[in-house]
Amino acid sequence: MAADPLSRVFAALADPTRRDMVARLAVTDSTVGELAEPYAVSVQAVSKHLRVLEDAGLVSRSRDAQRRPVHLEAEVLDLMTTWIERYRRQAEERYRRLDDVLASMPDDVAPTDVSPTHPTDVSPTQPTDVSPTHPTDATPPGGNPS
Amino acid sequence: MAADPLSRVFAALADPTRRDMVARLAVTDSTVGELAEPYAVSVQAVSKHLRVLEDAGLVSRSRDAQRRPVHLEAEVLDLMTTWIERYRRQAEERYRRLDDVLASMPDDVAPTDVSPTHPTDVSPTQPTDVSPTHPTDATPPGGNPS
DNA sequence: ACTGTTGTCAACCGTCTGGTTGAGGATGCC
DNA sequence: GGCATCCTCAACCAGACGGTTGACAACAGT
Repeated sequence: MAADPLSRVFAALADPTRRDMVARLAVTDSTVGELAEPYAVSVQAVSKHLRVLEDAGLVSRSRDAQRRPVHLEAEVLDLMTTWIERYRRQAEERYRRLDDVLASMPDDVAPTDVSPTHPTDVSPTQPTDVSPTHPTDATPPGGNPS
Repeated sequence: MAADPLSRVFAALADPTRRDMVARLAVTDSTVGELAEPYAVSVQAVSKHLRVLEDAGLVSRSRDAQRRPVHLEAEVLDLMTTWIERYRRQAEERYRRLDDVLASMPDDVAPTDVSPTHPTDVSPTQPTDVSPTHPTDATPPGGNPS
């Protein structure tokens, strides 16, 4: 199990069954048994998948007698969206600038990669989240998984 | 290696080193050696990571003599964003409706989960992407990885 | 109390993953 | 040509992962 929250969340959604369960939980809370029903795997396997989702903070489990209603903690998805959008925007701005440079110059000169002209405070030129001691990623806002 | 594109992309970003490389590539294209430099792992390990990113469609590698400039295919990130936003919005609408119901009723009646009152065409009540034969997820728009 | 339902834990298994070392090809410089 | 630089491939390894079966606890109905 990866230690940092972002890795946990991405890893949790790397499995199609888990992704499908998240999609269904977006529609309505469900018990473990209900979640397991459409899949050709055992309930134990589904319980295991839910453990992964819970440890990633993506779902929470409550009790209703012997049933375990599962609830999607949708705001945890923001963790990923924030990360993705941050770097996607950055890259696309750069590519747009490269397109502009290409459009404004003769055909026989090829420019090199257009880097930012001044370092920004989001520049990840130093590794930011591969520190082996403690990752600097934000904790999931959904609360403490287990 | 997972077969479907979404699983590949999520899995690719589940590793902090790979995530960091993507973040750095958002700023500027880099060679394998440049990407490897800040990490306490071998160049071979980094090359392997890049293979994963390439197979997920997130990066492309070109040739410049013996160097291998690596380019981020940022639009592939949209694959994940699209998926995430779809279900996050759905869930949050549901929770908002539940909050409204709670606000409009006496304190001694607890409602059950608020499901959509009519099925929508995005309802994932049937498994959509765990079909063992062929996943229905979209192919990465960044082109064919390898 | 007995039986059925629901779900988790433990152990096991085959496969995958993130790292390693060793080898070697492509390219550039002297 | 010899040497340096850059990078990939292959094989190996320990640990992780997605599945299984068996066992069992909590709960509900008769």
